[in-house]
Amino acid sequence: MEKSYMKIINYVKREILAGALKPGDQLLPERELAEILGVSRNSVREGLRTLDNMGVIKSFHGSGNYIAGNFEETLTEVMTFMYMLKDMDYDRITEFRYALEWQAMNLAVRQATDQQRQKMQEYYKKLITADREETRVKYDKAIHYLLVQASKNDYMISNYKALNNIMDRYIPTMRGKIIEGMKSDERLINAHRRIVEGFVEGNYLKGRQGLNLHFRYIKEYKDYEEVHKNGME
Amino acid sequence: MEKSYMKIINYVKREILAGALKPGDQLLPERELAEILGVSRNSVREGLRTLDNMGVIKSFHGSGNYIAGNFEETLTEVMTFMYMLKDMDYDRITEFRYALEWQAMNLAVRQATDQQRQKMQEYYKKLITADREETRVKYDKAIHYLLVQASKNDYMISNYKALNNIMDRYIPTMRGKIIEGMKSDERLINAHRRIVEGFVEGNYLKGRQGLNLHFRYIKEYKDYEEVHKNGME
DNA sequence: AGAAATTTGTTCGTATGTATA
DNA sequence: TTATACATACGAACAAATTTC
Repeated sequence: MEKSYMKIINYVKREILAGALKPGDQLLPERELAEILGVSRNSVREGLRTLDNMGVIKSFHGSGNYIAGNFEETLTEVMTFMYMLKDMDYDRITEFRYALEWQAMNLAVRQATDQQRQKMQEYYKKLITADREETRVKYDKAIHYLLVQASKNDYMISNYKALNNIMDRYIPTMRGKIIEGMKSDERLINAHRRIVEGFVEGNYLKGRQGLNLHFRYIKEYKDYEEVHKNGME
Repeated sequence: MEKSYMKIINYVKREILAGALKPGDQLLPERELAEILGVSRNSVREGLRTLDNMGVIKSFHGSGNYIAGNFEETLTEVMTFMYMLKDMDYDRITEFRYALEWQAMNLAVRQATDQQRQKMQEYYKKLITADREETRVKYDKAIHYLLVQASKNDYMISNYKALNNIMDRYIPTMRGKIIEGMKSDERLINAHRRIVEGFVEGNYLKGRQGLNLHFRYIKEYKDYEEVHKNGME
């Protein structure tokens, strides 16, 4: 027997697939849903709460429930629990990020708008002229994020955001440390230059080479740091 | 003001981070949680239902709520709604899959066990000797999935599974069509051969080349099909 | 094997805060 | 401002499944 609170979830799924519900649409009131589906309001609410936390709907006190579609937070939540429960770590996140950025580069060189290419160059200038760690981290993030955004693939974009969110929440100093440790390192600047130039010029080979160098350097640096730290203990 | 059902979610998150809750552990009874957190049992249940649907816990009628950690279903659910609500399509899924397989190849060549390499060769033999569409689809899937599994990155594995699930549920004939349309095409066989050999030999360049060919061919084939279909209308 | 206790599943009734016309 | 519609939240009760003794 289908659990009661699943009825509301399947109902919404059916309505969306049938085209009867689109983003922005308001759902029927909880009481009506309860009547239609033959379950209690509490069961309806349990189902709606799940949909809310999945990002499918947004509930507004006193107003109603509306079809939303912001899944980034949901992915962040899910992956956060994966991070906490499944021995995920910085290396796994970085591997995943590299996969997404690599493919984003392939797609971006063909799809990026002039505005995006221009912005990419701005970010790069600000990165290399920055005189504070915060600023460097900010524009480093901006460059990588813009790259992924230009892929125009919402699956990939949402997942990338989720990975970034986890890093910011649980290992916030890692990025800064690495960037600081390499600020005088010409190699990382060089890697970023290739990423940006590849993106701007539509040269995916150059861009991918930049990414390759970038992720290799931060891995080398992190491994060195870990050995160094272990050696101190 | 924090919504009531969020209290239980944050409570579980805290307990997990503190190490007090691990996979398999049983949560306190709903009534006790309600008392501890100062909310009603209904609110506790709304929060638990969300955690359940996120894959964090599993509820068993008459027994209790237990920390679980199966996030693949959740990711499938979330991405299914993305598929339905955000104009996602086969091409986006394929782009994402390629990203994951590409990185999986990089990691697998170093990490794959002998058993996995052996299995990979078995699957390949069965793929090229298969005489039914079903069988070909089955071993095609097995090869690609084994590759991703060998990455040992649960983020990537769970996401890959989710993408596969969506394809199976909503565009189940697509894979079969492509494979059938190319069964006599030596190029696809050749691509798979390189993927398998690269994986088995630990040669990531060869493996990546195989993936490149593979994804290029299925895109070419699909684009041709679409033009063909449009021409018929 | 069976009965009692425990726990989740589900429902109803009620009160309250919020948004909208 | 008032009235109405709606979500939020609580408490009590019983059903159903499981565990325990």
